[in-house]
Amino acid sequence: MDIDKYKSQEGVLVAVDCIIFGFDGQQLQALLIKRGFEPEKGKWSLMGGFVNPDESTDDAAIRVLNQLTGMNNIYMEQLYCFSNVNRDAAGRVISIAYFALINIGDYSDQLQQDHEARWFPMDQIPNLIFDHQEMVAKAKERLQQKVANHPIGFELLPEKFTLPQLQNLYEAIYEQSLDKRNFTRKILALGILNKLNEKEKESSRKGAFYFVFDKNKYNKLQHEGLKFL
Amino acid sequence: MDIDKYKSQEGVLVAVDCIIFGFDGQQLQALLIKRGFEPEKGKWSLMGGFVNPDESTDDAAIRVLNQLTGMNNIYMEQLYCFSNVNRDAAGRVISIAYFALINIGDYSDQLQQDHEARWFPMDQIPNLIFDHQEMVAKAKERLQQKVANHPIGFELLPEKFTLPQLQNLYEAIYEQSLDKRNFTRKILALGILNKLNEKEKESSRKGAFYFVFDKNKYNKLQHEGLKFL
DNA sequence: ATAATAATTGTTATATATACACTTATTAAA
DNA sequence: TTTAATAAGTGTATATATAACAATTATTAT
Repeated sequence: MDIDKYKSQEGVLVAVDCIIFGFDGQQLQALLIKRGFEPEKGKWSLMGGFVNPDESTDDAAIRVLNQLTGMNNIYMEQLYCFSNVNRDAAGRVISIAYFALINIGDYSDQLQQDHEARWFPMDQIPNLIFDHQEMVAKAKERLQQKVANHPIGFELLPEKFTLPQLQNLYEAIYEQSLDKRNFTRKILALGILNKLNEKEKESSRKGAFYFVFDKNKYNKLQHEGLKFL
Repeated sequence: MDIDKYKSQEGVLVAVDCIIFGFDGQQLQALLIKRGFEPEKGKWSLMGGFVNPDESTDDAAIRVLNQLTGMNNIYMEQLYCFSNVNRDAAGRVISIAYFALINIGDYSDQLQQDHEARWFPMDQIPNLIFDHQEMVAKAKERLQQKVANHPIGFELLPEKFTLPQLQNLYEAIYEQSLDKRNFTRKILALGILNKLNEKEKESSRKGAFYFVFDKNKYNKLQHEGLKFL
């Protein structure tokens, strides 16, 4: 058979799609674009693109994310390969979905306009093309799982954040309210936050102290058993 | 742009590879084959194959698994997409890896000979082609995670199994020994096993009672919080 | 000075996880 | 038939983690 086995193959295209999560302080959001080409032109869609022959799917996802956000060094993780034969109306395309976490405050309005992009709260996602709805659903599940054991929630917040903000984030991700006292105790007991001598004063009279995530402290711990919630 | 966007794409082949796990009563094992074609002909490898234009990657993985084992209705789960540009020496191929759990006792020696296949204990995996070593490592990790919350370990055992056998399985997967009393109590407390009035007498004088997994009982529970270990 | 608002803090009860060793059933050998 | 050997089966006490619950404090606007 030799490498004829390779030559006789063809006909499947490979794409990537990105679920981009943000957090506005209250709700978990996803960044969607109006698709700019046929088929399904003008419909809401995840940002995506084909994988070039000279790049890995990771590279492709980073490129695609950068096209939409202008950002680099974003937290991103491969989610799943979607490959139903008829998932893309225009041809045989499999898509490797990725999800990314960005600080919504860093995202520029200009880019948003250039790409006809918009943030949607997770409970108000519009109809999406192809199987993108399924991708979003799976991304949310994965985020819920992952955030329970890994310190990735901070990627969705500004560098300085308050404990109430952090709690709001977890409540948004898990879609349930949490007890303030238990939450605070548990998070601080992890020993991975540094308290700043500075308060956020916008959302209350008393003000809430800022904290920052200390990656060094985290790395020194045994990563296996870290339970965030 | 239209669907020229599609037509201009090409050059990436799509394959699947299967990590097939078995359990011999003592050790977790993986089924490997001697690769029958170039490149890397004659080296140890995972079972794999190209994805046809008319099938999903799931379908391709099921087909590939069936080729090697003759079995159907096997537990299988998509693992990860491996896509480094130079991962396959003969061309630009991305591979969607799957892992499967089979009852080693159901696997026929005949098929094993036909395909030059062999079971290897997980701590004695030989050098594998391409990035298959990485795939095996990732599959093991995923199995460890998954088995902690989902009743998939039973896929690796005969329909009837004893508690010591089940404990051996978990010890093999986690690579650590467990306390007999705590293990038994915890597993039985889940309420998903039925005790048979029959003993396995090969491995001890006293004999150990057989149990079977009761899928109905499991389905009636709240699946979220089920902690096996 | 007072009212209003959200941040901050502690205790108790319950559930879960861990550590630990003797008794029992059975068969092969004496 | 007794005895020895082997692995199965079983209970309790302690430590840790989780869950439930409300009063006090800091600050600013009135």
